Amino acid sequence: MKGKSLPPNSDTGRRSPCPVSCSLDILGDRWTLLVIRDLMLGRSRFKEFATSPEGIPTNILSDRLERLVQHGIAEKVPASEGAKRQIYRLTDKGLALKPVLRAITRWGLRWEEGTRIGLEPM
Amino acid sequence: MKGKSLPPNSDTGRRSPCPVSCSLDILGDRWTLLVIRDLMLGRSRFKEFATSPEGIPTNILSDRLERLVQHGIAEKVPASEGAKRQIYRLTDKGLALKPVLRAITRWGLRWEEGTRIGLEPM
DNA sequence: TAATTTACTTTCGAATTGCAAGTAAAATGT
DNA sequence: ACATTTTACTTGCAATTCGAAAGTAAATTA
Repeated sequence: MKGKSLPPNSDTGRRSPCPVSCSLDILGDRWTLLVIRDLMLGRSRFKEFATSPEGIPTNILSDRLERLVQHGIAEKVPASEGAKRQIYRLTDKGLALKPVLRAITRWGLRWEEGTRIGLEPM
Repeated sequence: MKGKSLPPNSDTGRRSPCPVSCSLDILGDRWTLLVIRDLMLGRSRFKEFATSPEGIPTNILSDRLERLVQHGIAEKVPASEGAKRQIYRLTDKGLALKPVLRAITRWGLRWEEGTRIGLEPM
C-alpha cells in the first residue's frame, strides 16, 4: 500500500520531467517571452521594456525580470564602467532561446492574420 | 489634439501586431502547449490529456480545448465512422506548431537539468 | 541643487487558477 | 434490457495572479 499520494515531482517543484513542461514552468505566460524578445532586439533598460507596444504593467515587468535572473536567462550588469545604473542582458541560456522565438515568430506570421514585425533591432 | 488614448489595438483585441505577442495571446500559459504536445503525440481523448503526468485540472482542460478549437488549432471530429463520441485532432495550423514544440523541447533538454522525454508517441 | 527621469513598489479590485465534487451521456457488462 | 462503469465534462469556491493607477526613492540632468 502506498502512502499519501504526492504530485508527480514534489521534490523539484516541477509538474513532470518533460522538457516542454519544465520550460513552460519558466516561460509559460503572456509576458515572459516578450521581455526576452526585447532583450534579443537589444533592449536592456527597464523603461525600454515598459514602453514596448504591448504595454506590460510595471509590477509584472519587475516580477518577470526577477524571475529571468533567478533562472539564469538574464543577468543584471552595470550599464557602463563603474556606473551605478544596471541594465539587463541575456545570458547564454537566454540567447539559446532564439530558435524558440524564431519558431513562434514564423508561426504567428504564417497563421495569424495581420501580424507583422514591428520592433526593430537596436 | 488626440482623443482619449486607447490600447494599441483595441479593434482586434490584440496587444500589438507582433507575431510573438499574437501567438502568446493564444499559446501563452502553462497548459496550452502541453495539450498541443499531447495531440502531437497522438493523444486525442479528453481522458488522455487529463491523465498526462502534469495533471491538468479538468476545468482548465475543457477551457483550453475550447480555445484551441476556436483558434483553429484543433478540431473535434467523430471518433469513428458515425460514432457519437468525438475526439480532438490537430489542424494544419496546429501541426504547424511542431517547430515551436521542437525548439522548446531542445532548449529544455539542454538547459534545464533533469528533464527527459517522458511521453511516448502512440 | 532643483527638476526630471528612471526603476521600481504598493494598493486593490478583477480575473484566473486549481482542487474537489457533482452530473449527464455514452459505452460496456450480464 | 438493465445495471454498472467510464467518459467528458460543469459547478462551486478558496487562493493566487493580474493589471491599472498611484506612489516613492535613487540616479541623472539642467
